[in-house]
Amino acid sequence: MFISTYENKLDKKGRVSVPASYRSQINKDGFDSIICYPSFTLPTIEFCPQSRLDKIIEAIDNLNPFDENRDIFATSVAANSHKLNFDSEGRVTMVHKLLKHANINSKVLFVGQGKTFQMWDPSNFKRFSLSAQKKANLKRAELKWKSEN
Amino acid sequence: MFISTYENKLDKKGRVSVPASYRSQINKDGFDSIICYPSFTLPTIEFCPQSRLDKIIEAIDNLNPFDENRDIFATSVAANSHKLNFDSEGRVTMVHKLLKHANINSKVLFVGQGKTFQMWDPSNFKRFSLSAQKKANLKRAELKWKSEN
DNA sequence: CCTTTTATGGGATATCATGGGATAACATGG
DNA sequence: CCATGTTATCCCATGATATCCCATAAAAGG
Repeated sequence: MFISTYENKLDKKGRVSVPASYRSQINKDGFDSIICYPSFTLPTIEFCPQSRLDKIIEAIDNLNPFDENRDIFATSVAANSHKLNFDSEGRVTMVHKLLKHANINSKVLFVGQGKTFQMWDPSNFKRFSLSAQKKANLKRAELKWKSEN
Repeated sequence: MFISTYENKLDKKGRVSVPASYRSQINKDGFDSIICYPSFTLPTIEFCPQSRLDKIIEAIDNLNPFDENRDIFATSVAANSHKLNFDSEGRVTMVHKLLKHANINSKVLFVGQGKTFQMWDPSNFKRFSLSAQKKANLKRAELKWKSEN
């Protein structure tokens, strides 16, 4: 389970420590690397285990072949995904293109999303989370209802 | 079952003893840690067992991966939740951000809520519970009035 | 009372995040 | 096939932080 948020620094080699609690979760799932790709809709980098990427690709594959979103998703996910290996200190080296997508310079904010996590520019996230919180408050009841059924 | 209230102290390392009766309840449920997050509506910190968060995350995970609500819920729930481990004396180290949300300085008030519990600033709680009591009285009067008609 | 559990304080130790040098892998052009 | 520059790995050092462990005080229970 990836929860909470952690702010870490990018060094000049483009490396950043993945929070220890995230790392131990990844190891527990039996992986020594992590998949990342740009979010479709937000200025953030998505991180997930290999197993989840497999599922996402399958979900896209199951879309109607004539759905115009299919190609967009397929390209966005498969072509833009990267596998990052951990060094012996638990860091990964970030891909420059992805950092640019998320507008990240020197500080990075890891944001837990349950089964996945994201990497944000800290000030960008602050803005997003404010509006997310408001929307979530409005729609929370809806989720509850669904989860009970 | 978490019942009654207990007032304990935060030490200068940010640690606080979880009341023994709460701890034994948590252990009985088979957990060696506890999840906490800011209340959506009140200046208090909510505590619940891991299993409760797991269910919510599962519900979110079952949403369509391309649904924008998914990001919103995931952020509002997962990013704001923290897992706290007990030390060998039954204390947890509090997250500064949460203390700020609840306006807690040195004294903390544990408030049992049945299946969950809360952590309040003692004087804040007094104020909020008084006004809650007034509202309850008003509604009770109203209820009575209705039932008599 | 006396014993046991609980709450609190603080020093010692381990873990984590970060920086940077040294080495190895790689691609490219001659 | 070699030379060279680039990039990615590996390794060690260090400061900050969190965790472990022991000591003591306060409270609860028999």
